[in-house]
Amino acid sequence: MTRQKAAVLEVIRSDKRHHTADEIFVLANERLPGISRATVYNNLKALEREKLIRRITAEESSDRYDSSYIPHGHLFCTVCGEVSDFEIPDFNRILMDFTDGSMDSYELKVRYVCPKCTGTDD
Amino acid sequence: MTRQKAAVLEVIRSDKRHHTADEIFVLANERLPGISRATVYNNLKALEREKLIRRITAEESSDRYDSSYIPHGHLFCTVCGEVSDFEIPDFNRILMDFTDGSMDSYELKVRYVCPKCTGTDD
DNA sequence: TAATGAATTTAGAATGAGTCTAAAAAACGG
DNA sequence: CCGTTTTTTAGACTCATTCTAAATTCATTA
Repeated sequence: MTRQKAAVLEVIRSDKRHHTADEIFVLANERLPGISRATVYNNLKALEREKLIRRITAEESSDRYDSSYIPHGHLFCTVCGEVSDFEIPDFNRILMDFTDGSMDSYELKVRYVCPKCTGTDD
Repeated sequence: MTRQKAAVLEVIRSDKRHHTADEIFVLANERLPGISRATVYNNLKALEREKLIRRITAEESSDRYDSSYIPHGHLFCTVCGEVSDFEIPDFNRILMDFTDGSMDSYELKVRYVCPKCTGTDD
């Protein structure tokens, strides 16, 4: 693991938010000044291949990266844009049943309004 | 509804496949020779705003369009690339519960191997 | 039907995320 | 160390999509 790759991974792991490649580039530069944009992209691809991170394709924005490779749902607040994780019990099994066991992975994105933005936050 | 917009909508409705904007541009040109690429994009946006079609963001390819606005799951075959629809009973309600009723819409993409490609097709 | 104004279409330029290239630098194996 | 492989780098490039500004079409009312 090169210093550059480690920096990219640390950026993703040190923040529960789901950053875009460009945000990761900026943050990685704070840890490793001078790191190149291409290197960040290269390592994001490599880390995804190695199943250490997961790319999530957010509409109306560029791709984002999740520090967990294990599939789970993502909630996108349509007001503030925040992305958070959620889990549906048994969902994996349900999809496996639907696909006769041939599922590789899934991506579930839910557009909603987060508690902070609905005001039901207490 | 202009001729151009109608042509775009017809292209989407006349084929259960989920075409990309560019494919729709080519097919719309068969119906209305000379229609511009920008017009196709404009109308795809307009039709989506009007809830007549739904855009689905397929990773590793450009966006695709679905003739149904009602959210449902999409199966992406990792071998042949085919996209098909599927429905999980009560899924809408499950997500509504998870979001305290604030869900706007969802997108569920499942990567799998289709029956044709696994050979379990008969 | 002519005039007016609003909406749509059009070609091509512009944007921006992501990829590619080829050369330099770093890591590795003996 | 020495040669080989891998990684990094800057910047050029690609490609889907958006923007722009002029031309066309549409709708409404005089």
